[in-house]
Amino acid sequence: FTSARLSNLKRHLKTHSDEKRYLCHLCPKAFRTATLLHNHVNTHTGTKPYKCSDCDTAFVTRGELSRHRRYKHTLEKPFKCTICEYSSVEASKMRRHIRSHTGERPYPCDLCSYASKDAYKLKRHMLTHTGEKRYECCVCRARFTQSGTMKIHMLQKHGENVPKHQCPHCSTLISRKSDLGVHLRNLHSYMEEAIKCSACEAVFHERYAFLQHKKTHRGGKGFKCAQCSYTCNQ
DNA sequence: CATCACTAGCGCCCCCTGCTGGC
DNA sequence: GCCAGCAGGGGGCGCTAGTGATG
Repeated sequence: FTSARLSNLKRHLKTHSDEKRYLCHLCPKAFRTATLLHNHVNTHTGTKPYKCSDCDTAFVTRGELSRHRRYKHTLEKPFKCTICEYSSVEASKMRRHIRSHTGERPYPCDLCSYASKDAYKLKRHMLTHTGEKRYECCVCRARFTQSGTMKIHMLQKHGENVPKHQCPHCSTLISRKSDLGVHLRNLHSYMEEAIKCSACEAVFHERYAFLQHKKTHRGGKGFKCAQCSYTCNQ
């Protein structure tokens, strides 16, 4: 370390010792400087001196306010990705983003072969080993591993007038968008290898068309119940 | 020397998205 | 098809530590 000022060098030297003479009176923590202690005590008391002028949020430190303003108001993103258009407010976000390009996974799970690109994802992954379900539905008390999964549950099970997804190729209505994706892949995607009808010469490159065609061979009779007159087509 | 302004860095949790496989 | 589990990419904040500059 070098500094143009002797005073700053002296201050820097203190970082090599463990001396922390500023003690918090509300918890066991100790700090090197009065300012750090002051900020820390404010986290206990909820004192937030730095108010945002554009919304009603407030922060303990000026730095937090400054970051907040970048996220919410100035939209200034100083860190630019050299590979794509992504930019971020924080350097740590850029490092995380870069891993999506490099594929680097610095956070290995010590219980399985999984490795994560970011620390929190590893933490989330570890819940799959502990079996912990920390999210509870406030209506039916069902528990979930992730908050997002619970949100979907709340919407689908307890929501009102939940919109369904209409398949663009048939009349099927599907609750979840991702299930529509599965439906499209399974039933409406083009198959290189055609399916041949076992009852006639027809061939199909789409499973849905094939299944519809198969019904025509049932002569409208469909499936008959052996016990009564009930019939159906599926 | 204390203090301000600022940056850096860790962490936490959330969001949305989309796939998987059991039912 | 419904459903919960679960991973990827990302936004926003909580908090602490260190440094340049100033009074």
